[in-house]
Amino acid sequence: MTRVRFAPSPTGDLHVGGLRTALYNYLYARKTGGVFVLRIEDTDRERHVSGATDSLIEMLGICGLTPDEGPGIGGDYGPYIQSERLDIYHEAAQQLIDSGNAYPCFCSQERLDQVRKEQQARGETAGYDRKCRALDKSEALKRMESEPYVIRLAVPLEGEIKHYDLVWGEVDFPLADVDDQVLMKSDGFPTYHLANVVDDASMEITHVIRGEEWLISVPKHLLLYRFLGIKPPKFAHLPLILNQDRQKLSKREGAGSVAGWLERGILPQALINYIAFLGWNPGDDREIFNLKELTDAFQLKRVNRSGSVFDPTKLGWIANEHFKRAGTAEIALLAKPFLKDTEFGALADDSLVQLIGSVQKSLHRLDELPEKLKPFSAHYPPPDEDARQWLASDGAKTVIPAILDKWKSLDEPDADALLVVVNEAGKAVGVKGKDLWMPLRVAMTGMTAGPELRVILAHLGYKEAINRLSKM
RNA sequence: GGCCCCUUCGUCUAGUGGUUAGGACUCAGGGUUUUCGACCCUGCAACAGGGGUUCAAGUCCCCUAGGGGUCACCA
Repeated sequence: MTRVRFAPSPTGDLHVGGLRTALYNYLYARKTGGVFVLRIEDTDRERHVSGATDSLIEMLGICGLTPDEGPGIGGDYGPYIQSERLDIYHEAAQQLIDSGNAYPCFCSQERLDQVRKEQQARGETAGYDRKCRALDKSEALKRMESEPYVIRLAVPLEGEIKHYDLVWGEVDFPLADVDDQVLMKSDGFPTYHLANVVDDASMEITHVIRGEEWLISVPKHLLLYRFLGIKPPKFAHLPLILNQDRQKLSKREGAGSVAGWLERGILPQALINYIAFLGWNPGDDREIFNLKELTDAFQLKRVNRSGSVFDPTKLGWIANEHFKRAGTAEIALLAKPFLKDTEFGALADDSLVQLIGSVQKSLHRLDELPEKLKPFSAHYPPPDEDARQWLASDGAKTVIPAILDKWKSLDEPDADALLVVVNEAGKAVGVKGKDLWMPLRVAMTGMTAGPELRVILAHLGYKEAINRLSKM
């Protein structure tokens, strides 16, 4: 049984990189018939943002990546929030001290800073100078009762750690380069490294799928597994998602915020689809996938090693493809919040569906709707430059009266009937194509672009159509 | 700077020794259309550079360059 986990820290909103990590974990779990666990890594009390956990869970849910186990969900391996598991980490830390693989360190922050500064001045790799590692053990144990301390990993001074990564292949790390990592902070909370290893072990995680920024800490983690006498899981590190400047995409950047995209009305399945392709591809030419299809196609071995730039334009294209495939009624439902403060907010459902149907195939985001629906406005807008030119043309001056004349002769016609006589009017005055239809479009909407006239006329109604044409 | 990693069109990528280096987005041109989308067609555009190995290299090796990650009592 494969068990994977997504282990974010609740320091803010879910970002795009995190969502992709969650997605690959989810896909791998579903693909292998395994379990997808959510674990909250809230060991940093300073950066903790209240409410972040709930919003993380909500975002995952919206995107369809609902965990099988996790906080508020349940499971046999809980609790799934690290701050509720402190005892377990202390026990592990004690075990490491007992076996001589970890030691207390009493160095002050000031001394650490000083050491680091000197090392950097000398051009050396910055790292702890292991002063407290030389302390007599019984003396150190005694000092722990009265002094503040951290617990550090006693990294072997030589040798190397061999690592086979599911994505990166063979990567080996000389132990001489590995720092005596802090495992327990002076506030009694574990650092990521300890908590992560202990939890992955106790939650029986079989595959750790996480961002490339963790690759460099693999030797520390592997050492921890060894010292704790636990068989390590398999690791797969994912290439970074980059911004346009090719730097690690951060959540502070607009494009990096999952909530930001959702708020702008990108369909969650579209975001998921796009993000799946950042660092992975199915090996054929298909590009539009839903979650189920991604699950079927996903393979860890097709994940890349190089970082990929997040391209909002391509996301837009994928989003549009999803809108074209979605049901109009479904889109109309999702559109309501985006139309709430517009004149379209009060529209009856079937009318709204009709309107949205006319712009659906050009939609990228729901927040484009107020603009795209403008041609349907009950208020005739001031015509723009192009529109005025059409109205002022000689063609318009003959075409519009001719159409008006025909329209007036009709008795409560529907949109199709109105359209039929437009053609007749055109024939009568010898005008067709764009010269015939554009003056009419401008007269109806004040704009030179928009959805098809049939829907616009249907929405306006006979009276208003006549009214607008008369004013030209 | 040390260590680790990466490098095919502007972007996402296919490619596992023999290809006219393929696809997608973007962009440009054309077609279609009752305008704009959408749709269809065409086009522009890449193996970072240099050495090897080989009959043959985008594919293997080395070097250089560029880029990134990491060097916290943050994750």
